[in-house]
Amino acid sequence: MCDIVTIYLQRDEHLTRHKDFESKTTIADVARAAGVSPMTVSRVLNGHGGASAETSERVVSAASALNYRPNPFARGLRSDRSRTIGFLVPDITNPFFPEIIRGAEDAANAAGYNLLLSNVVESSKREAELIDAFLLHRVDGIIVCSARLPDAALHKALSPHRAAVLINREAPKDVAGTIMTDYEHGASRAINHLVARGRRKIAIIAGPRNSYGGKCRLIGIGKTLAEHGLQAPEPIYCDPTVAGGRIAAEELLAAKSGFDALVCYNDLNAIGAMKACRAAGITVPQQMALVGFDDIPIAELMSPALTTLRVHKREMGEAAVRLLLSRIVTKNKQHGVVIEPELMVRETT
Amino acid sequence: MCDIVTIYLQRDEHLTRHKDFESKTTIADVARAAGVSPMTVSRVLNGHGGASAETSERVVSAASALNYRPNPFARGLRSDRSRTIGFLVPDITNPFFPEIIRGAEDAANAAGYNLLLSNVVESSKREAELIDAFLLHRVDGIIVCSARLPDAALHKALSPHRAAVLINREAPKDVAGTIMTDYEHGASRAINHLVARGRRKIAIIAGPRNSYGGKCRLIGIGKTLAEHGLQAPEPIYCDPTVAGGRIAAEELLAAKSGFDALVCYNDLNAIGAMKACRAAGITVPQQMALVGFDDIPIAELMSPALTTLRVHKREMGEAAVRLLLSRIVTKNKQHGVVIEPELMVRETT
DNA sequence: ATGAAAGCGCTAACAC
DNA sequence: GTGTTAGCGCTTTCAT
Repeated sequence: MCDIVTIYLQRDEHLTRHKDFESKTTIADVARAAGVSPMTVSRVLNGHGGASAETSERVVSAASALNYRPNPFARGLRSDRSRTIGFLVPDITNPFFPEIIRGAEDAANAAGYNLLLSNVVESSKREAELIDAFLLHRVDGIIVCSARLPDAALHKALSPHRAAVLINREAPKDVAGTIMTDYEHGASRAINHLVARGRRKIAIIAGPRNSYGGKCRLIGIGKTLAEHGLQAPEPIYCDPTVAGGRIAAEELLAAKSGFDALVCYNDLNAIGAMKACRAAGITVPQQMALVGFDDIPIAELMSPALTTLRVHKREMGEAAVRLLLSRIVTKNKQHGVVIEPELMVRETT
Repeated sequence: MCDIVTIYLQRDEHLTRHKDFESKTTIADVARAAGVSPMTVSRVLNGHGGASAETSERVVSAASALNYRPNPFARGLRSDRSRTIGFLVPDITNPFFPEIIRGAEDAANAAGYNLLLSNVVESSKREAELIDAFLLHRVDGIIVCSARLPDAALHKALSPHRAAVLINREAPKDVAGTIMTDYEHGASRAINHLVARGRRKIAIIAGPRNSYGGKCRLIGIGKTLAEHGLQAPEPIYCDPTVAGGRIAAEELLAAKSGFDALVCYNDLNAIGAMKACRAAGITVPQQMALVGFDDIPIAELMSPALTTLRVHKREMGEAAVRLLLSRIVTKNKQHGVVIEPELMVRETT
């Protein structure tokens, strides 16, 4: 008895487990069931028109009855299109990026595309390698977020792809579309805000030296400081992390140049700076005002809550995908979009 | 003159941009260049042996000279293997998950596999849909992180896949491999720690009702409280977010049952609870001790820094991929791994 | 409006 | 050790 039961269960499990793989229904099966040719099935299911309403009806119901799923390999082999977008971010554990990814994911799924995600993590050399690796997966296009590669190398890496969009990095129209945060303007607002709050000696933690967005921030800071008749300080560069910000702030503090405000490359840096201030017994915001960039979720949760320039992350992800898809279709005609960051005044200023 | 220059530039740009796509080098090209048959090229490049050292040499150098990249569609069409793993997480913007993903990504890349990522976001119904959607991409196996689906539905959704691994959710060996955090033991440690610190009235924020890990925590809490002769309080359920934790804590506080410690489902909940305490004028840790779970990066950055049970996220991601790959090869023989969380005592207790 | 034939690039199975 | 044949499932092209 017991044996029989066991055997029965195993059988059943086998049939269930491999159902969709064993009996892979192909387009031919659907065609047979609908009494038409495979070609007609293909046309109907791809919405390529040229089929009577009645035939379409039969095909569609046959396909769903058989639980037909077109084989993406066969489709890709013929059409050389994967319906996949390569998405490159520096580091998924930096909370700035998941929001962008979510936006991109939504837009991609809505258009029937998938995202293939990669993390750069280490060097800018790795960036080129990964852009290249997407080629191997025959992605239809790529989106690169916060590229750190020098222009020439970046353009070269991008060139074999059918379409490309950069987030927070500019490029010629024929190389890539661009979704830019207006960092220059944002930085300008940060400075205006600090000056309005009575701060006059403003120091800068500038993030990575090779960040394009970092350069934009610096330009905005310099211009606006000049407008107020204030002198731009020497920026200090560091990793875009909490640890990087802390080290940079400690260095700045040790130099005893006596500043009363600190503009940071991003929120992670600002949080590191906040730690450094606390360790040095400097009160925020009384003795030191702090402004970050990005508005990652932690910014609001810190105490004191961090004043920062909110970058519209989800919107950028969505815009990037939409732009890429349009560039895939229209041969890279569309160029780009600039999105304004929004000053979130909180407790550190 | 100007026209000629323009034309030249356009030409050049065209050639560069589409180089790898226009002149797709196939296995036949490599074969011709190496003076062998396509089959030999295939064998050499896939390391299937049976080729003289000298021939292999010629093939390899021809392939790299021509910058040959095997077409994954053709390969997949023949072999019905995609070298892709489906990875499902509830929400990539929850900082608990990116670390796991990073671990999984590393292990997958090391084995020549790619990760196809999906977010559940909404409902547990969507969870089933997405597990199903992976089928369409012909993933070789799937990893599901923190599944919320009821057992029967989960097993059904998993069954058509060739291999599956669950993270923080148990399942029969033949349904899926499992990588578990020992939440029960971890919760036990949290209670012991609080009791050792002199806390006697411990409240619980229990996270989502349908979380498997949540149930484990509750069991550990109940047992350990009983060991100390203390009574287990009624848990309060909520979303696993900052907002959810805050609302739950406010409710608890409003009930005025007079507790002096709060064990939270995760760090996000604990941070919400911390906000609620601050708003109510309750000092942490003096009047209220707080323990979270996960040890997400913010936990350490909060002030007071959060005492929490560190879950070894990256290791779990790596282990999940390794287990999945072994199950793909060995027909689901391997079962699972349990990983102990680590109590990080910080400032909230 | 529908179908037939051909072939995308690769590899499993079978020669030699 | 190496080559030949065939065909994976789909869609493009051309015919009806």
